[in-house]
Order: sequence, then C-alpha cells, then structure tokens
Amino acid sequence: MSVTIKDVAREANVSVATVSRALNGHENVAEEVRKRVLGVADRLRYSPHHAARSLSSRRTQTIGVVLPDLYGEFFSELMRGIDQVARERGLHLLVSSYHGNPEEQGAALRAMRGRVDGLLVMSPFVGERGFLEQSLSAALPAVLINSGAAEGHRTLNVDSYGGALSMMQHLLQGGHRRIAFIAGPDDNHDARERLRGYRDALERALPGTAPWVLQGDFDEASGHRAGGELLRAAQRPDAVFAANDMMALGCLFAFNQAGVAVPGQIALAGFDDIPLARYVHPGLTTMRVDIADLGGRALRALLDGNGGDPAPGPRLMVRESSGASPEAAR
Amino acid sequence: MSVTIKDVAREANVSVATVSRALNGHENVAEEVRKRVLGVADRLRYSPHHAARSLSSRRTQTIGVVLPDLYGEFFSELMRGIDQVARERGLHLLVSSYHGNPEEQGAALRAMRGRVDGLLVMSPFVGERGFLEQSLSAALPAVLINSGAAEGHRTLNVDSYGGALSMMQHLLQGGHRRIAFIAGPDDNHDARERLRGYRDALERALPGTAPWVLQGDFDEASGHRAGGELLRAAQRPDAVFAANDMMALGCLFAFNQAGVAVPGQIALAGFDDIPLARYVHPGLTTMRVDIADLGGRALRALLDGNGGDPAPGPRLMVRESSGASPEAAR
DNA sequence: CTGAAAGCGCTTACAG
DNA sequence: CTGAAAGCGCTTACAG
Repeated sequence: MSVTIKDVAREANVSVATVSRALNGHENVAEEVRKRVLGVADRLRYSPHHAARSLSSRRTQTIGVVLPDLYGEFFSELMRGIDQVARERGLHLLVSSYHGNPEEQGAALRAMRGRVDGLLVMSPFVGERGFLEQSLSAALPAVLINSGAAEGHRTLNVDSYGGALSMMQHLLQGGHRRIAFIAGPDDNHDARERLRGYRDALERALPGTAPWVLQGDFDEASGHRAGGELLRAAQRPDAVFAANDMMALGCLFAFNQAGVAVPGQIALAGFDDIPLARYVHPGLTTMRVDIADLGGRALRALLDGNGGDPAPGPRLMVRESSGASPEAAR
Repeated sequence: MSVTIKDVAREANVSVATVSRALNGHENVAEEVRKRVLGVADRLRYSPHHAARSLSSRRTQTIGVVLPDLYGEFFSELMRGIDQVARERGLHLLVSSYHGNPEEQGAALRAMRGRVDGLLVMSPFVGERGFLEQSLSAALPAVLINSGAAEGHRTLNVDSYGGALSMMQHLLQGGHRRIAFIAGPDDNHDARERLRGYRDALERALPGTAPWVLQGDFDEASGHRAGGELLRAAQRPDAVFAANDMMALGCLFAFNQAGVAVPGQIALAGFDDIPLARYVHPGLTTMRVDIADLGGRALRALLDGNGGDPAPGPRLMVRESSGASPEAAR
C-alpha cells in the first residue's frame, strides 16, 4: 500500500538498517550513501510509519494533554502556549478532554499509555484527586497544571489566592468598603483560591465585615444574573469583584443595560485579563494571568525534567472600571 | 517495565492470542476464560500498548486535526464539536497547527502518516491550495473544513457568501444606504466570501454605489481601528457590517468610547454569533454560524464515509445593534 | 474455543 | 561504515 523503509532500502541498494540510520541523522553513514538514501526517500515520498517507529524506539514524540475541556478562553490560551513549545521541540499533541467526569478522566489518562512520552494534565476539580492520582502511572512523567498540590508529581499553578489579595487591596485602596464577590464553581481549584483571597483580604482590612458572595460558574450568563441580583439588593455594593473576566463582563452588561454607571456608581473588577477586557467600555480592571505562558512553562518543565520555573504571579491591570469611588474621590 | 499482554497471558494461563481476543470482545472465547482474563488484566492494571496495537491492526483509533491555529473563538468551538463526536466514537484526536505557514502545513499533514485513521483539515488560506493537495495522501481519508472547493476530497463549508447576502438584505430593509464593510484577511476563504456577498448585495440593491471597504484581520483590535477610521470620515456611514463579530465588537467599543450611539447614529452588524454577541450593549445583530456543529458534521462525514449533510446556512440573529435607522423609523 | 506462529514497520545492539 | 537479525507488543489467519 504505502511506501515503507523496505522500499527505500531496495531502491537505494542498502539495508533497511542503513536507511534508518541515514534518515535519523546518525553519524555512521557514508556521506554518499546518506545522500542517495535521502534522495530515494524523497522521491518515493516516504514518511516513516509512526506506530512502528515508536514501538521499537520506545519514544512517541507525542505529549498527551488531558484537560477538562478543549474549548473556551482558558483552555484555548493554554493550548496556544503548549502548542508553541511543542512545535519548537518537534512534538505532537494528543489531546483529550473529560468534561469534568472523573471516570472519563481516568480512562483518558490510561488510554495515553504507549501513545505519549509525557503528560500535561489539568484537573481543577477538587473532588477528583483520588481518581487522578490513581490513573497517573509512575512510568509516565506528568506535570499537573492548575490542579493544586499533588504528591509525587510536578505541578504548576496560577497564584489565584495572591492575585485575589492584590485585587482586593486595589479596591480597598480605592475607598470601596461594600465589596461583593461573584464566585466561580465551588469545586474548582482556582475559584476556591480566589474566593479565599477575597475573604481573607476582607477579614484583614475590615475585620468583622460579612463577606458578600454570589454564586457564579465562570461564564458570562452567570455574571449577568449576579449583576442583576446585585442591582436588586436593598443596599447596592460599592464595588464588585468577579472571580473571572467572563463573569465580570456579564455583570458589566447587566449594569449597562440598567443604566448603572461603572465605575461611577459601582466599581467592577475581574480576573484573567482575557483579550476583551481592554476593549469593553469601560475597560475592565483585572488580574492578568498569562495562561499561554503557563502552558508553555508546563511543557518545558515536563521536557526538561526540572520543576519548572514557578509561574510569575498575576499582575494587576488597572483600567477604568475600578476608577476611584465617589467616597475616595472626595 | 510496564505490564504487557504476555504478563496477562501468563497470569491467566492462556496464550496471548486468547488474551487479545478476550480483551477485544471477540466471540470465540469461553465465557469463563474471558472473565478470568479480564480479571487478571484489571488486577494488573493492564492497558494495551497503543503503538503495537495499531502497528498490527492497521488502525489507530485516532483522527488527525490540522488547523491554522489551536486557539481563538473559532477553532476552539470547532474543536468542541469535533471532540464531542470523537468521544462518542471512542476516538482520540491528534492535533496540529501550522500557523498559516504552507510548508508547516505540509509537514504536519505528512507527519500524520501511520498515526491517524483519517484527517480533518482546515485550510482557509487561499494561497495554500497547492501544498494542501500535494500533502494530502489518497490513502488517508480526509474532510476539508471551510477551505473552499477541493477536487477529490470531501469538503464542508460555512455559507459565508449567502450569509453576507442575508445580512445586507436585513440592513437594506432597515433603510440603511451608506453601508461600510470591515473585511477580514484577504487570503482567508471566508473573509473573501463575505466580502463578495457584501459587494454583490450592494450592487444588486443599489447599482452603481461604490463599496466602502476597510481592511481588518478578524480581531477586535482591527475592528477598533476601523471604527475609529469610520468616525473620522467626512460623511459617516448609516451602518457598518463587520466580517466577523470580534471586529464588530472592536468597532462597537470605538463607537462607545466616542459617544456615538449604536444603533441610533450608526447601525452595526457582525458575523458568527460568538457568545459575547448577545451580552454586549447593545446586543449585536449577527449571522449565527454553528461552528461546533460544523466540526461535528465534518468528523461524522469522515467516519461514515458519506459526503456529510450539508452544513445548515447561517441564521440571521436580529438584536439591538442594527435597530431601524432614523430614516426608516419615519 | 484455543494456541503457535507470522507479521505489522521500524530501531538497535552485535559482528564484521 | 554496513548488514543480518532480534525484538518492540500487539493481531490475525491458520490449524486443530
């Protein structure tokens, strides 16, 4: 059917061993022979059969990427960073998503056996750790991304807690006191860390103040709902801190629709710094997380066998939406 | 190192052939033996070595996905649709992006040999067709997505031309006459089709009217720039039709920043119906393209060997941004 | 229903 | 520098 190493060997009048050496750039091949082999391979449009190669070489040149989902702003950016490093190193990416289902995650992880040289796994669902550890073979190097701590595995996390503290500090410095928080899914590692940052910062700055937390699930629609809810409150907040930008945008649109001025009447802040954050009106103040960089670092950590440089912390991006509150402006 | 079929065979006191049959669900295995084998495999946490399996069975259970990029709203949605069908069929996805580089595309396509059972390729760059056709082996079934026509290969395209006609009809019916168009990259298949739709509709409805086209590149920043440019025009347009939503949003933000009312002073429309389109204020009128569905259809077409149901045409989503112009309101 | 054996297309010591 | 041969871990006719 398709052309194999044997065909090349026959045409070039050498053994398959020599063809293999020539193609793989080994030193021990006469220059003239190498050229001939490469010429024939090219003419025959030969391309090595991957499964055969990886079966005998024990290497796949492929990295497995197991994520909760393959789409959405976050995963998409993560893939971009991973993809870039993979290309630099000539690696392929075998992707798999498990949609938050622990069993599927286990299956996905196990199915990677013999298909990849290493694994990049993101498992932000707090409840899934048992399955995770169990399905991660010690034989396959793995790096966990944004999945909290994990014994025996390298990890790389966004500092969501520290980021939330920074944002709260910014809002408090702006004079805001009644700060509501739109939380992410409560089984999500980052969502929890951001909520913890909000609570701790509040407790530290204004001891005794009751946290004001609305439940969201990281998408615009839930931010939109939370925004509406806040507008109906007996006493409105000075500021709203959403656990991610998508919810902040949903909230912003709810405020816009209601004719509530941001930041004039209510200040608003998000987390992530998605591209749209700077284009909405007013520009959204947020914590910049370099997600693509996180993905790239994770892959490099996997390949280079080190722990990976710790990911740099999120950076505060001050835009108009958090502008000084009326009180602070006095 | 890791456990192989031999280990299972030894433990279960059968031959590797029997283990193979039991594991693959073949009929010709005694029930009692099957159970024993499955039990042992489970206990040993055996998982078949993929490369070995696909080398001998000639099947990889993997579909190659070659896209211009792996990130961004469009690809992300496409992956979602592909991923969903892949999961239903128990298939893995080997992804590769080529960043608009024809040579890289060729390399990516060739590197898929022996790794996948079929290929899903998106190649919207008009100039790359030669490379594409050349790197597509006849041995490997392939479906081209949004890549225009291709001899000898199945294709699935969004009807961008028809969609642009529909949107223009909507704007014209709203009474708009001076309609500017923000075009996408000129080497992009969809961008060209949408531009062609704009021109044809204009010529048909208002023969002799000069098209008003601004160059964009499908991202918010270029839409933002185009919006600014339109505001500086001696005579502003009645309506702006952007070749995709991201540019329409960039344009909307430019208008918002300048205090120009949409649709009061200028109507605005986009194309794609990305999730944000309904959340911005005013809601963005656009053509809905079900991208995830497109991806799913493409994979089904590949697997089921048929041409695939033709993708349903884009649907007009009327929201506030295209509201009747002052003239039409009279 | 089961096993021995060939074979998938490569890579890699081992000799020379 | 080169080749013959073993081996990677499976699947699948072929016998029985």
